[in-house]
Amino acid sequence: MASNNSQRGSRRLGRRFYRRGSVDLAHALLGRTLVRVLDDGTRLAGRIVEAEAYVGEHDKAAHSYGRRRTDRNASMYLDAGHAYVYFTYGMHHCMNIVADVADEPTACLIRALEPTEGVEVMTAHRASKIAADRLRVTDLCSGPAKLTQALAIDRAFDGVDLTTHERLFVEGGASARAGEIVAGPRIGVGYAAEWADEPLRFYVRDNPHVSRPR
DNA sequence: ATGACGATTTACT
DNA sequence: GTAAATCGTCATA
Repeated sequence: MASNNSQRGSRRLGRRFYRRGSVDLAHALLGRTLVRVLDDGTRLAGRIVEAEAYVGEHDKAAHSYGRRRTDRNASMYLDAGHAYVYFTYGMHHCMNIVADVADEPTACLIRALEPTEGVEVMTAHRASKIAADRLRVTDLCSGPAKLTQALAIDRAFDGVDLTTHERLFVEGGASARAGEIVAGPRIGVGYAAEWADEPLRFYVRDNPHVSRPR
């Protein structure tokens, strides 16, 4: 099935969009479209339906807790609108979008997308790990490491500027209505003591593509 | 040099 | 529900 071009009128989001705190940015990202252009020009894209905010040096769940700065997380200190892509569990990549201003290490983890373009290619990328006949559309991008696999995003994209990069960026379009955004505790940060319960995970209510529905 | 640990996903009981 | 997969990164020495 051919991908449609219904988003063709949308414009890439610029620096001004990203220049805000990570909580605000996480809200604002819901409903926007993450776009990955492959080397052959194929567009893979999905509507962001789930994101988490990591609020910086005081956040025990953040890689930048206590202003920790290493080769791995250096991208968190870049200006707003850059990508922070890291490798974890020996096999998975996760993508963040840096918020705020340079040297303020806050970011939003992109946790789920509703696929909109290039579903067949995403399926092929994902089917290398799962039997193709078991794959449903809701299995393609319903998790932070699933979506990077589906969109072929790895550490080669760590530190790229989403406001200028030709192969990875976010397009505008309608953001999610405030009334349909649900807040809850972040996933997989049980080690973060009191920060584990902060409602910094945001997702679109009843959307079947979020990592943990209902 | 070494050891412990993941901002996860998948398969299996 | 539990556990395995799998290895770069980081803290400690």
